[in-house]
Amino acid sequence: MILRIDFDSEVPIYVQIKNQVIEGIARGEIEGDEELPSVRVLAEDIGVNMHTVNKAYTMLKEEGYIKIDRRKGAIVSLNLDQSMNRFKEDLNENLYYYMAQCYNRGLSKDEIKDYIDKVFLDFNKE
Amino acid sequence: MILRIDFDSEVPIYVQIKNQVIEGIARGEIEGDEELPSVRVLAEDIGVNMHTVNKAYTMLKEEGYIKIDRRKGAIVSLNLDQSMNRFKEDLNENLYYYMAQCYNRGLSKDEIKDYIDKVFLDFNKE
Amino acid sequence: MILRIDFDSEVPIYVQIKNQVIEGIARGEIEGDEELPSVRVLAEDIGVNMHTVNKAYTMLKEEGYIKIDRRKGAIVSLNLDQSMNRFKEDLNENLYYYMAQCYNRGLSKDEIKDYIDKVFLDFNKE
Amino acid sequence: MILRIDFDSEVPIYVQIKNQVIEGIARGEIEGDEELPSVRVLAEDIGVNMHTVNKAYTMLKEEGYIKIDRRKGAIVSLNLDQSMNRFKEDLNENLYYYMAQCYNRGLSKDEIKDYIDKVFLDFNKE
DNA sequence: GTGGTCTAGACCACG
DNA sequence: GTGGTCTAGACCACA
Repeated sequence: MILRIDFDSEVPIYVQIKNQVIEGIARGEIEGDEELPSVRVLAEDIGVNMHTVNKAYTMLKEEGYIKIDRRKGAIVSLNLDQSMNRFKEDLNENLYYYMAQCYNRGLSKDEIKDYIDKVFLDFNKE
Repeated sequence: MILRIDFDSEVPIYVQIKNQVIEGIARGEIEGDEELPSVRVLAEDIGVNMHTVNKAYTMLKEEGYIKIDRRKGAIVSLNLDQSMNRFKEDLNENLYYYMAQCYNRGLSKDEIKDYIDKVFLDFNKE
Repeated sequence: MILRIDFDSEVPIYVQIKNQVIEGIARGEIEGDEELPSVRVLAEDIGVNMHTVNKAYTMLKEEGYIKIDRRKGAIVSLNLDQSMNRFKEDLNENLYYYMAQCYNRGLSKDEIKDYIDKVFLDFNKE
Repeated sequence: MILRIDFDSEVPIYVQIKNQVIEGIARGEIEGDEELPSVRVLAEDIGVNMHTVNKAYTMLKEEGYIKIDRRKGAIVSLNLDQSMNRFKEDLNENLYYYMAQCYNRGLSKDEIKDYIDKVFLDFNKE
């Protein structure tokens, strides 16, 4: 799996890393029990500091996507129930805001639903 | 229309103001050609710094939601075509990320679509 | 309130800071809605790096002891219900271990209970 | 006696081993003069490195729980007086911190004492 | 080898 | 003024 970091983005680098790992898991590019590269290796690969990668991994751990194993490093291991409530609150708030913008701009429900269908094909393909 | 600011939130106050105005427009609580309260009045109302409200208004103008008139203050005036491309990029990126999370957490397309239907009822009611 | 840091301790400095703030709150030395010193000021005071204090504050926030306000910095604000389960698990595990040691060393239940009574006097005194 | 190692825990493995042996002694599952499994065998059993078990045994020896005999291996042999002062300091410090948390969270002295009673039943049963 | 901690110093966003 | 992010480089504990 290849991470593409936009250094000019307003989105913090560690958030970009975290989000792309989550997207990679959804697409099946990263599987359960798979080991992520070590913080140092990944940092080297994408040309950022070790601490930046470390922060991304720490957040992935807190959100229940990975476990940190002293022997093997970071391992994908989904334990998402614990953070389900926080996620739903965040999702509702953000979806509401984006839907409001869509409505104001004349994008219809159906266009959005079509997009969602398209995205889910990306996730179900294997 | 009432703005509810969460001072404990990680979302910057000016973003909260901006977003709630956009949501208010979608719900029909704020209509076209309606004047928004002056920067000074709104700042006083919600207990924040004048500059903070000013920043929110400036962004609303940049996104094409309002016009700033030296005599009348801020007037709702939708001119959203100019920012359509930027919006779509942002929407696609964020929806993709949220859908990835939904997929990982076992939320189905249909649940999301139901939520979208529910939200749009909020917007079409007038 | 004065923090005493033991730089030779195996306990990380940020943990020492976090724990002493929690103890200060229990003793009533730090009250609700009270502002903690800024990360830079406290770091200067106790002679550590800003980031170390920042990490302590971030953990206090995550455990529900303080809120971070963009305007005022860190404010004591108890919201401990959310982390109650995690706390109880941790407490049970650790108490069990310490009680096992007490039993092995011949310390009686009553001695421990007396110590607990003594400690709680420290907390109820105001 | 069965050791349960949590490889996902933040508690180092050798500490988990050490603590569980101490708890096993308190519960009477391991008795005085009993031989512990050899470093090699135990390491094999729980699937960890030999050095890790060795470190746990060394600490148990330092705390006065076992003796290392070149012929027989590790033998339970309590000699806890030497480490009593260190233990009491550690106990006081940690109990104080945990009691502070209990007080902040509204857990009463009596609830804690009840828990202690319950735990001691585990130890006195033989 | 791994991650965890700490330092020193920089820049930026927010209010 | 505040905290948030990032870098560079160091040392340590763990396995």
